[in-house]
This record gives sequence, structure tokens and C-alpha cells, in this order.
Amino acid sequence: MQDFIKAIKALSDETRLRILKVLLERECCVCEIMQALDISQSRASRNLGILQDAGFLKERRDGLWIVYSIDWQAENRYAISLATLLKDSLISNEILAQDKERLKHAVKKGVKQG
Amino acid sequence: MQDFIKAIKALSDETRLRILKVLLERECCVCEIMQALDISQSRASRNLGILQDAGFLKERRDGLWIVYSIDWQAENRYAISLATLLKDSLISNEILAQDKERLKHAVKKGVKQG
DNA sequence: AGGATATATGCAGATATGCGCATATATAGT
DNA sequence: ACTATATATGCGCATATCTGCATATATCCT
Repeated sequence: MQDFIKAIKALSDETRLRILKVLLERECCVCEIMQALDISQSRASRNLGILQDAGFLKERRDGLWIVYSIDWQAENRYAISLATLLKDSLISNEILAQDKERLKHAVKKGVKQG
Repeated sequence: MQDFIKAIKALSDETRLRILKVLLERECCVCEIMQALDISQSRASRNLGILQDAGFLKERRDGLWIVYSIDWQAENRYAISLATLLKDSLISNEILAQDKERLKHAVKKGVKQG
């Protein structure tokens, strides 16, 4: 039951739901998530960590970047069920549409380069 | 998106997960939920209210009792998807087993009657 | 109408959660 | 080794959530 609760809790936050929706489009590094959702670096990083800890995501390092993606082989089967539900669900609204639009122009480069 | 978040948040609590699991067995009035989960009256009532507000449950009055049950015709389609997921999922542990056992002996009568 | 019972709810306290800020850590390039 | 960049994290604050207690409300019965 704790695995299920962990997965559900991870999903019960708008920011993380938006992150997951974006990652269902394509894998992203932290700075791309920041740009897509227009949120701070620490906020992006922390929420990605929570999603990963709950079993939704896996990460891989690519130079300076850490690329996150949906982990369809996760141990937590509930996370997979929920991610599938989210993928197939019709959820769509203005915010998610904006995220998706900004994602198109997101570049693999952080804020410090200005 | 708000409907989805509302449904998810309602599920992201152990007490409410237990209630939902019990109600997937059979409909119950508040006092039966209290007995099955061995929790206080206000705790049972409040969490049933949250689940209902999120679209998981419907209620019907039967004399002094208010009987809650899963609302498979709910407006919030996400609630239905999640309830289905919960119904079909393998989630099972000691706590849920105990709830189920106590449910067998739960009677439609409150605490004040002793 | 009055009493008994079942459920809902206002309130207060404890705990959990989400966030920004500042800083630490990790990697790449010179 | 030093600098620049990307990401992670400790800390503090604001807010949300959960619960018990006490009480209000609704229904039934006499």
C-alpha cells in the first residue's frame, strides 16, 4: 500500500502533474523543465526528485545535464499504471497547452548563460 | 486538470484509501466505516465527505443512517478511472486485511448505543 | 414536543508540504 | 587548478492537511 500512496502523493500536485505531462512528450533535462513550466530551478529539481523517488522517472547524465524520462520499467508498478492513465487521459487545459508550447522552444541550456 | 488533481488528492491519504477499499467490498454507513477501520466518527465522516466531494462516492439516506457507496456514474471521470485502477490493483497488506475482517462484524449501529 | 441516535462541522493544535533563497556539488573546458 | 555551467540541497517561512473535541443538525420514536 505504501508504494501506491507514494505514487499517488507524487501525482497530487499540479507542478508535478505538469512535469509528467511534459515528459510524456519527450525526455528533458532540468533546465528544459524550468523553461517549459516557467518555474525556478530549485522547484524543478525538487519536484523531479520527488517524481523519481516515487518511481515515475529515471535519470541519465549527459555531460553537465541530467536528463529525466518516464521509467516504464519502474519497480513501482503503481507508478506505471498511473503514468499510463495520465498518458491516455484526456486531461488538457490552458496551462498544459502553454507548457507544451514553451517546450517546443526550450533549449538545453540553463539560465546562467543568459 | 483540476478534476484530476482533486481526485488524486482525495486518494493520496491512507485513511481514504482504506475507506475506498472497504466500499469496494460493499456499501457502508458511517458507523460501519468507523468499525471497519477502527477510527473516530469525525474522522470517518470527514474523509467520506472528501471522497464524495472528489467524485468517488454517492450517498443515500436510510433512516438515521447515511449509506455511502462508490459512484460509478460520477461526473468526475478521473475518479472512476482511479477507482477502477484501485479495484483491479493488487494492493493488499495487513491493514487492509484487518479492515476487511472487521467489516464482516461491523453492524449498522453507532457508538452511543454501547 | 422531547429524547435518543447518527452524522456533519467549527475550531484549535500538530504535522506535512511547497517554495524561494543561498549555497553545495558535479562536470566540462581551458 | 581555475572558471563556468547545471543540478541538488539545507534552511526558513507560508500555507495546507489531518485529527480530536465539542457541538450542531437531522431523523426516528413515543
